[in-house]
Parts: sequence; C-alpha cells; structure tokens
Amino acid sequence: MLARVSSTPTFKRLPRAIREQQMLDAAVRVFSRRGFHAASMDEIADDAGISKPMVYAYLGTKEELFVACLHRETARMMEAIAGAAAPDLPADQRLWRGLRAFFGFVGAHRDGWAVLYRQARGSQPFAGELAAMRARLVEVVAGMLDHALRTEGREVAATELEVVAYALVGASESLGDWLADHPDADPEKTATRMMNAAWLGAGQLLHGATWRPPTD
Amino acid sequence: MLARVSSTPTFKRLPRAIREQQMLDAAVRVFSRRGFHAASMDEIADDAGISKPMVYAYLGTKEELFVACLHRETARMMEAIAGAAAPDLPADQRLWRGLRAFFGFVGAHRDGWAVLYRQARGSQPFAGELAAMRARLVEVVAGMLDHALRTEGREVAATELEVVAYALVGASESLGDWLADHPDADPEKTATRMMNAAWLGAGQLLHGATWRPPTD
DNA sequence: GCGTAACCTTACGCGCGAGTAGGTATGCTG
DNA sequence: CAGCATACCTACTCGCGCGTAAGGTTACGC
Repeated sequence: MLARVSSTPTFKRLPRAIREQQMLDAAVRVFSRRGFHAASMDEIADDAGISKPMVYAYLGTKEELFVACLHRETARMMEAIAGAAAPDLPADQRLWRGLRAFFGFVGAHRDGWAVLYRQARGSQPFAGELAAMRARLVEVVAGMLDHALRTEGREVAATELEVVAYALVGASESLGDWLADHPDADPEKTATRMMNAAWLGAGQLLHGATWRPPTD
Repeated sequence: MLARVSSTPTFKRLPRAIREQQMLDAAVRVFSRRGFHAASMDEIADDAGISKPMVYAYLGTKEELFVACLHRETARMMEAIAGAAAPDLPADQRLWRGLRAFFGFVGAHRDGWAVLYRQARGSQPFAGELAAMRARLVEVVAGMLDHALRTEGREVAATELEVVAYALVGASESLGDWLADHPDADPEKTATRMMNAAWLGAGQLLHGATWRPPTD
C-alpha cells in the first residue's frame, strides 16, 4: 500500500503508443550496454519504468522486442541518410551529405548504433536484418558511383563497383563504430575525413587508375 | 560398463596439450556458429569428443575459454600479417603483403574470424581484447603511412594519420567479413581490390590532395 | 453510475545450462 | 608391483531469467 504521492508525471497511465516508444527506448539502452543475451527482460522493463508483463503484452518475446528495436533504429538511420542525399544532387554532394547524415546519426544515437552494428552481427536470427540494410546502402552507393561514371563516359563491371561500394560502407561503419566509442570526437570532422579518403580513392579508381600487384 | 571396443583412434588417452588444442578447435567452431551465449559448454565438449569436466579442468570457465580462443586466433592472425609485411620493404609492398596475408587468413579461417570479429564485439568483457588487437594494427598501418610520408618530405598530424589508418583497417575488416560469408570468393582478388582503393586513396591524401566540404 | 475495455501489477512455473562432486581407469616411477 | 599422478567419466546442484496466470485499478462510453 504505497503512498503514490510521487509528483513524477511518468507515473500516470499512458496510452499504448507512448509506452511502446518508452519500452523501445529502454530496450535499446539495455541491449546496447549488455548485449542481447546478457540483457534481461526484467531490466528492460525496469528501465522503462513499467512491469514485465506489459512488455510482453505490447511487444512480444525478447527476440521480437529486439527485432522491433532493430527495425526502428534502421528506419531512423535510413531515413536520415536518404533525406540528406537527394538523388538530384551531383555525386560528390550526395556522398558528402550521406556521410554527414550517417555520422551525425551515429553521434546522436550512439547506443542505437551499438545495437544495430555490434549486437545484431553475431546471432543468425538478426544478422539477416542487418545484412539487408547494408545491402540497401551498398546498392545506393554503387548506383551513385555508377551514375558518376556513366556521366563521364566510363563503365565498370558491376561486381567491381559493388566491392568498392562495400569497402566504402564498411569503412564508414568502422569509423562510425570508432565515433560511438569516442564521445568527444566531432561527427562532422569524422565525416570530412571519411569523405576525403573515399572521394579521392574512388575518384582515382573511377578515372581508370589502378595499382597492379607485383609478380613476385 | 560400455564395451569400448571402438576402433576410432580418437578414443585413446591423449596428453593435455593436444586435448587443449582440440577443445579450442571445437570451441571456435561452436562459438562461431552459435554465438557466445547460445553456445553451450556441453556442445563444445561434445564437439571436441570429450566430457565437460575436462574442458573445465583444462581451460576453465566459459568466459576464460572464449578468451583463450580469442587469444589463439588473434595471435595466429597477427603472426600471419606481421610475417608477411616485413618492415624493410617499401610501403606499398608492406601494405600489399599485409592485406594479402589478412585476407588469406580470413579465407582460410572463416570461423576463427567470425569469433574474433562478430562475437567479441558486443560484450564488454571481450571488446577490450579485440580493441587492443585493432589498435596494434592501426598503429602499424599509421606507422607505415607516416614512414612513407617522411621519405617524401611531407608530414601530417598524428590524429589525421590515425583516422586514415583506422578507415583502412575498418574497410579491410568489413571486406574480410564479406569474404567470410562468400565461400566462393577469392581472397587474393579481394585483397587486390582493397589494395587498389586503399593505395590510390591514401596516395592522394599523402600527396596533399584534399576534398573540401562546400560551404552550404 | 455502471459495464467494459485498456492499463498495470505481483507472484509464480519451469527449463536450460554453467559449474562441481566424487569416482574409475590407465600409465609412469621407483 | 605399490603408489601416485594424470586422463577421463556419470550424474548431479542450483540459480537465473523467460514467459505467464490471475487478479487489481483507472478511464471512458452510454
């Protein structure tokens, strides 16, 4: 029989939509700092300021909850990037804005990123989700490169393009990961650095320069 | 009172050193296909063809076992790379050989790589180990770049170098990860592609070319 | 003001898997 | 061939954490 005279407004009954978001927020926090398996539903519920059965009622089992987190964070990130890199801009502008949006997102949602990038990787059930997102990104980047090439009259095999795109995306992810661990680092600056390496490297490649392995 | 008339030679009593290696082999396999938490000590013991208490006796608790795997695989990989990229070679040679060794290692030890790269990332206790390895790699690469620069009379801030090195390592890791999932892909070819992107991009940077963000 | 639906709780069942107790067989040393 | 160490086993304990059953309370329509 607790005296519920607490003044915190977070105590009232809240509609489902809001509670779900709170739960997802809490889940992302807990998953990111504990990892999927080490995270307990009790802790998530506690962190969300609600009891466990509510979590089950609204968002289902632990796996389903994690997938829900993945989806939300993925959607947010893709939206941020897609919104920044408008298709009608010139290639370098698109790349630059995309990178800036990406690093901005990671800087602002460090734990969301940790869930996406670090946790989802290991376990089969979720790796697919992540891979799908990455595939979309790679596709976009490859398309961007391809477009840039065609307007200059050059053409490169699709596989080749894809690998370059993959390397770019991978490098960005790694740098994003680094950013997530360095709270004092500046997302904008990181984006600039990445852009430098990417654009210059890609530019060379696109203009037909190659490095040949020695015949040792 | 089983009739142990089996003819399999894997049934004899074996010295500790050998059993430990078998256990580590099994552990790497199981960890890589299940993930750390989903892997059970029973399955590892079973896969190693021995009973659980032996695993505990020789390699300790589950965490200790995982760390042992990490150490072995890390050591093998660093050894492969260091052995290939002799310090007295010219910079592009070192980079090329290092990359080739790296992708060769990943191609040949796909599940070892999966343990290192995918599992260790998420959970705090192990992330440190991984980070340490990556830090060594980054340091080496940064040193390589720095050396290349100095012999050409140029000089770049350490932070700047480190970020470039980090991007290179990250891109390689991502491509390695891609390689691990594509058994039909050729490590050598992947290494060549990575080298192209890396060397051309780095080359540009090192010669002072930069891309400047527009003032939008 | 009363039913009914949405919100929310406490308190449990129960399986799975880490880690251990205690004992057996085999080889090596004197 | 005693004695001791090393290799090896079966069979348990026990806690943790997912998921649920069963019930209480606030709001809202009528």
